[in-house]
Amino acid sequence: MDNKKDDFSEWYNEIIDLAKLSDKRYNIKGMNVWLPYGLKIMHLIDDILREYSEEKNIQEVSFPVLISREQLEVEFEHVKGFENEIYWVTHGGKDKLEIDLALRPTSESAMYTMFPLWIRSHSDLPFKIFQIVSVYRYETKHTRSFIRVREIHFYEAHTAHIDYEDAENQMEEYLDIWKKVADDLCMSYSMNLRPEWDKFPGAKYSVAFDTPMPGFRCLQVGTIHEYGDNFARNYGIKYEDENGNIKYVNQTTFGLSERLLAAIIGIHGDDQGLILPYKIAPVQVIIVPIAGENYDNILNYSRDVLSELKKFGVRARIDERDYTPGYKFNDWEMKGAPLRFEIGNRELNESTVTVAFRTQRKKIKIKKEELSKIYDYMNMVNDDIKNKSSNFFDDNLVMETSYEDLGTEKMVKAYWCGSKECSDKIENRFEKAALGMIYNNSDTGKCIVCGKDGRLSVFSRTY
RNA sequence: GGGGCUGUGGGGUAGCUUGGUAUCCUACGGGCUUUGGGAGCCUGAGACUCCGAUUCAAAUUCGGGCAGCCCCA
Repeated sequence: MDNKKDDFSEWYNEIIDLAKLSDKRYNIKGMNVWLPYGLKIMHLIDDILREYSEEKNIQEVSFPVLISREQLEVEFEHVKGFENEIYWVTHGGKDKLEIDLALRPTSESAMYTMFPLWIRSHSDLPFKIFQIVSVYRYETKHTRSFIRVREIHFYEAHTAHIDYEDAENQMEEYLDIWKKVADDLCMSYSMNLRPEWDKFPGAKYSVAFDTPMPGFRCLQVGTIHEYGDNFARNYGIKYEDENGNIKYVNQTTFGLSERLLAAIIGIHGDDQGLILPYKIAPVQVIIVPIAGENYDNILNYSRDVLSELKKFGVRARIDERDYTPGYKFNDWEMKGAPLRFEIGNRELNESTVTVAFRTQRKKIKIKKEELSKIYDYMNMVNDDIKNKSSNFFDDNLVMETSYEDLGTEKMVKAYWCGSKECSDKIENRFEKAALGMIYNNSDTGKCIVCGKDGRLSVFSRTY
């Protein structure tokens, strides 16, 4: 396998292939096949999103993939943000359709034609739903597995509220959810208030979760948007308040995608392959039996250990394939299994198992009774992953105070006045885009370009 | 948005300049032997991106499509 640090792009493509996450040989640009192992990881991520969404009373729905042209092209800035990347369905069989149908690039216009039917009075609010579906964008740029695709595995939450203040509360609730998701995935990130020219089309403001990747580019892994009543006014989403007045709702959205998987691959992986936080590891403990004279006994003992683990709800499996132990060790390290149990004659005779940690070189031997501590071991691996990714984040997102130092290949934090002029200068000179001012950070300083009052901001190349 | 490079068994490649016989590694099927960090031997199957042009003859030359990769905006 390629060395990760030397050529991240090569390494990234290769690990996706070797770990059997996705097959990119499908013959349509930007549309790849999800393979069982990769899909399982993604579904485990989805499960986390479902759990935390439903905890906050955001309920799962599923909308049609098609949106009529008139629905989509409600005249305001939202549609202009997408007009160049819509796939259009123009025929049914051999007949030309009277009204063209779009494959959703996102679901605002699909959902918000239904919202007025569902939302009538203040007692219907807040209204909170999400869906996990495919959305479609005709990307003309270079596509990359999980990072830029034309069929996107998309989580989108949509909410409606009685007023702007309640919508703002929802934005805070999204941050609670995101914080827990990022913790489960052992990710570090920066929350950035996107500049006016880079916010979601139709939004009042957008906050993005950006994370530095190897290769000195930031990856936007998620976004939350405050719509105010912008969409409500265009889609006629109104309710009757307690005093009998008709008012527009205020709305928010929260979007995530398989870019979460891309980030996990990129940030946590090493030269041996993937490293998965245990909550999203399809196999949390791989048991490798070491064949010897009493192989049947070794297998039986392995099965005892397996059923013990299953009692604790652990996703474990015995690798009984006809390969040598060394091959299996390397194979499961490549697939990112957090823990490996080695069981041979020695362990059989002592009623122990040898535990190898994906994040450490050492192995330890534990007694079978100690299997009850399995989550401690998995959390040890998670802690290692968190430490490593946190260090990576700090090392690669660095504070700069002088203009020339923006030339570093790393991603930088610097004070910025917020003007397009200053960000254009930085982008033209150093190829770094303004990702925005750091959200919920009130530090002030002089703009690194013009010297006017500024706020702490992030600049980086992007994917 | 602009420019460059590349498409050969499942994956990675040699062959292309100078047109004629497609190389090796790996993975895969079968068999034997093995198994505490990517085992060995025997054997089998498997490929020139697509369309068009030139030619007696195209993996090789030319044009286009599709796909992939890289750089710049």
